[in-house]
Amino acid sequence: MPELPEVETTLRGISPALSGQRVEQIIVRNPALRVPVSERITLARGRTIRSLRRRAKYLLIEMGGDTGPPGGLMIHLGMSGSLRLCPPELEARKHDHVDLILASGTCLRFNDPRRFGIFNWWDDPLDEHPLLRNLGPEPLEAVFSGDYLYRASRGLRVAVKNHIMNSRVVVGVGNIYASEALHRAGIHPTRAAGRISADRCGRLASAIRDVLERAIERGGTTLRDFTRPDAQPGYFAQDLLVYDRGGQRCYRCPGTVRRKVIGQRSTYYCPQCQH
DNA sequence: CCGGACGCCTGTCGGC
DNA sequence: TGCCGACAGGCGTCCG
Repeated sequence: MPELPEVETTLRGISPALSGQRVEQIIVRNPALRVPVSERITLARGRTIRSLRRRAKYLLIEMGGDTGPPGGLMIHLGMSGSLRLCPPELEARKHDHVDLILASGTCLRFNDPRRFGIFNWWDDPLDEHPLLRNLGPEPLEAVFSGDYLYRASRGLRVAVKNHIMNSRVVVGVGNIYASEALHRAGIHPTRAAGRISADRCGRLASAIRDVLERAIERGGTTLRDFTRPDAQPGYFAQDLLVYDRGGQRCYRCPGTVRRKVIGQRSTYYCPQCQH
């Protein structure tokens, strides 16, 4: 499910309820996630949440106080994960794998049908964490520019769609927003990354930034089961120009949107206005 | 190093 | 109605 805008929406949704709160209890109903839930997450118990932030598609909840080692909780929503805030006594539904119960009486509940997600403890230093240390720049920060994208793609024959979905190049761009950004930039998804001009790299970097920012404003994209922590959907599905629109008319030209599998993932584009 | 394929897991949908 | 394959918003690993 979730790409950068959905994770950012989740972060903003849970932060007010979690920030500064003491962790009362952690309930693990099923530890069999992609990375098994470690016993070490109990290190969070009794401690205070110092900060919440996002790196790529990871949510990082840092613990404070002097009562334990530096570190915190790492949450990744995988393909089908979501977080919601609820009363702890609310009966757990299918695939509600972990509860984080706070002193305030609020419960953060992690649901993930496919179990590709992560809910674990991380130790400082965070930038040495195996899942984080090789990540590229954040697309909404200034280091990510057309200039950067140009330099990061010279000599590569990989399809540009796969290139911008590569987290070593830039983080947070998943299957939906890759198609959307390429459409907005007028670039064909199978074009070799190394054969895109500096000018068009600039347009692509802008398109990636714009589509992600716009999606965050809309609370993300709900296609199937993504919900915000307050159980509301995200409304960016209304703004999608090509994703899941195979066979339908292009909004920008008289062409027809096509679906094509690239890198084992469905890709949508207009052959008439993307080159 | 690069590029591509595979597997992890459950649920849903369309065709027969 | 049941069965079966295709497909789904991610990503680490393995292979040539």
